[in-house]
Amino acid sequence: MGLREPVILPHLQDCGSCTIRHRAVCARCDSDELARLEQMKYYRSFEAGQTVIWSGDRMDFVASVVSGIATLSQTMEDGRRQMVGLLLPSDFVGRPGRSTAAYDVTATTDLLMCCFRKKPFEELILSTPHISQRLLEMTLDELDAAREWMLLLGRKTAREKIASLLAIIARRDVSLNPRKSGPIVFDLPLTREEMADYLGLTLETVSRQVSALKRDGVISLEGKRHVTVNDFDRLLEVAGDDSDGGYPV
Amino acid sequence: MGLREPVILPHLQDCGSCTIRHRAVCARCDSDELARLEQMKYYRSFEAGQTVIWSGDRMDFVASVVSGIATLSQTMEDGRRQMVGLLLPSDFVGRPGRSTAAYDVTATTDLLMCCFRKKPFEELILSTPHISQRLLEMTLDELDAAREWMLLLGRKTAREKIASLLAIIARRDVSLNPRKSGPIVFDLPLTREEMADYLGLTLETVSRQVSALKRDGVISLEGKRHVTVNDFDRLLEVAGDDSDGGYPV
DNA sequence: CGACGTGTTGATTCCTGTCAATACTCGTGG
DNA sequence: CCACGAGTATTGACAGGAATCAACACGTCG
Repeated sequence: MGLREPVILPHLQDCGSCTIRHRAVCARCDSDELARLEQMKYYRSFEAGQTVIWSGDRMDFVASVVSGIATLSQTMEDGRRQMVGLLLPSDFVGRPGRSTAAYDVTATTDLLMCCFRKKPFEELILSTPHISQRLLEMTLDELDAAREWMLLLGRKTAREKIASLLAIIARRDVSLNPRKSGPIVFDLPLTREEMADYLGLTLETVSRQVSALKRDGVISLEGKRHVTVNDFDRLLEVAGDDSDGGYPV
Repeated sequence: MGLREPVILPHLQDCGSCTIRHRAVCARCDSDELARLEQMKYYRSFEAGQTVIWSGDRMDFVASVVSGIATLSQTMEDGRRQMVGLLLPSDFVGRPGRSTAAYDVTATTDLLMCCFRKKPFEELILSTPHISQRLLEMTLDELDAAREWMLLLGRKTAREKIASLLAIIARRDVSLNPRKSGPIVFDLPLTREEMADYLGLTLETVSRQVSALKRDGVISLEGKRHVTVNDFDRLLEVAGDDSDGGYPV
């Protein structure tokens, strides 16, 4: 695990051709606003496993995830860790008006982030409602997700937790690669330990419950990470969720 | 528990003399903006125990809590319930751009809310950065609180959960009635069951752990609700929090 | 090959949930 | 005035689910 320095890249691409252009914090910006964002942006890339920033560290940028997956987590003094957010492409990191990181941010996969220097970004959003409105919308979505996760952490059994996580990943996968139908297949982006940190479990319990879901035919496994969901409704049922596939927008 | 209709009140007071004027969503508004808010506002009051709105119901207003305490909670089909937010005076309820309630909202104490008709409010925030900026700030605070709660729900023991809740209530109490020093004294605004719903526990476990904290001298009790915290640092230690009273702003 | 990271499985412990009995407080009504 | 019931809270006995401790399997990389 050679902890190389993160790579800082100059202008990789212009905003117009950016893959997250229509979903990120800049989604509503017009070309003039984009031009101003271009002036304060730079790219950083991290390898899987690298720490982007530690909780409490000075943080003089905010950023969007361009590609890859990162996690937000909190750690108690004795080492207990709880993941409090999963950052997917287009998700936003950092808080305007705050100078230090509130959470540990870790690259789970190789990660590319589009960073904005904080000071100019803060000034820009004061004069650019398109950005603050989009940021508000994204923050409200995150708050909803956090609250749904609170229900999972506080009230669901280990089996339900695992099923819920698989359902969330499966859903995201379907929305990215619209499926012709048939079983949903994907690779788990998280290790058993990361799943445990996310779900408020131990890695042993995660492993056991994944095996149990496989044994019960809810999922199939090839290798440790490649998952096939044969019956999505069955999975939702096991997750304890409303089975009416609909979820709030 | 006579479930009377909530009382809808005409203009109770003008914004200028409102007790939450400087902390609520309207905190940054100038007199012109306040005047526009006045036109779309009305007050509603609820008795302790009343439901403000059920998850899924149509919700054609957003609101600020003026006085009293309300809770946000989610319920699974089999009845398991998790509280996902506590609404104190100046806190905001509802989401611009969403037509139905995402959570059950319940008045824990007698409650007074300052409601804004949603449609005009949505239009107003598009043209009033002062409001959307303040709303963003408040939403980010809520997100931080939700994430702190995720750590509690996922990783803390029952004893730590109780101590954490008491610490939060004690802190709020101190900030409202700055203490001359000496022990912190307050009344619990929640029943044991509500505490359990908040903490992801059963009411029996809550009762047992409260008794244990009392037995161990961390707190004293008079009656069921009146709590004395003799040593706040000790309480924080039991809560598993950093003992350096500082918490992020 | 051997070390290391990752994952699985088993044995056991123990914390919390579940079920149940009992107090206490507060209205209501005979 | 007291009986009664409802709501709230405490406590005990017991069961069960997840954590803990431990051994082992698998794949990769030097």
